[in-house]
Amino acid sequence: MSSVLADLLRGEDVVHIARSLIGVELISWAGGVETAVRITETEAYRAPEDRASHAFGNRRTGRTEVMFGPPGHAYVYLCYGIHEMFNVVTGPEGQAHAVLIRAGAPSRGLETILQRRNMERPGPKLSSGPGVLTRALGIDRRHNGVDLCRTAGPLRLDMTGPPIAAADIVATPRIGIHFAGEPWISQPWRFHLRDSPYVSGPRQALKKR
DNA sequence: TGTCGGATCGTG
DNA sequence: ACGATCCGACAC
Repeated sequence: MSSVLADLLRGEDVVHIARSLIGVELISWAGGVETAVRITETEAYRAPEDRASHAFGNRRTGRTEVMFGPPGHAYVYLCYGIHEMFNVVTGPEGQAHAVLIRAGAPSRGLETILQRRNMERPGPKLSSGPGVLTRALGIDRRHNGVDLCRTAGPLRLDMTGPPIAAADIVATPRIGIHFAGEPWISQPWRFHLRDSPYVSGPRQALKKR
């Protein structure tokens, strides 16, 4: 069974895939409720040479195992003891490449998303980031390894929506990887939708007017 | 068995 | 700027 999505995740370079996943819908049935976001922010992690990747040097452990498996599956891990982080494993199989999904704009199940984010208060405080995203969609380590191309699965990627213009995607260095050193700190492997309020961290052009 | 530090987040 | 909070990785 072939699809545009599966072909993309299998055949393209992980940095290209990270850019291409902007605008793709991530749909979750975690907890029996449908929630979804349109992805607004991603980061590419390119093992084995990328020091910021958990699979740096092709280190193969229990945690990183799914990254060495077939593309199109979820890599979910716990960060700082608190936050679940959701990644899309990309191909080719055996190359432990992955794309971290950092943020998205709610597209389905908004009420549930707001509840899960504890945003029922009327105040502003529109927080975002990879940990908040997984909490909003009910994603945790139980989803590690699930096939994201299966239409019946608990997590699913859907790229049938309207495409994003290349000019609306901004590339910047990745966030929170100071430990990796150069040149990895400076690689422009983070991508986000220009001007979207659903983006964490610094924008490239901090409005100069 | 023990230590160490992290692909974060929200408050101060 | 900082503390919460816990697991994976590695040293011993």
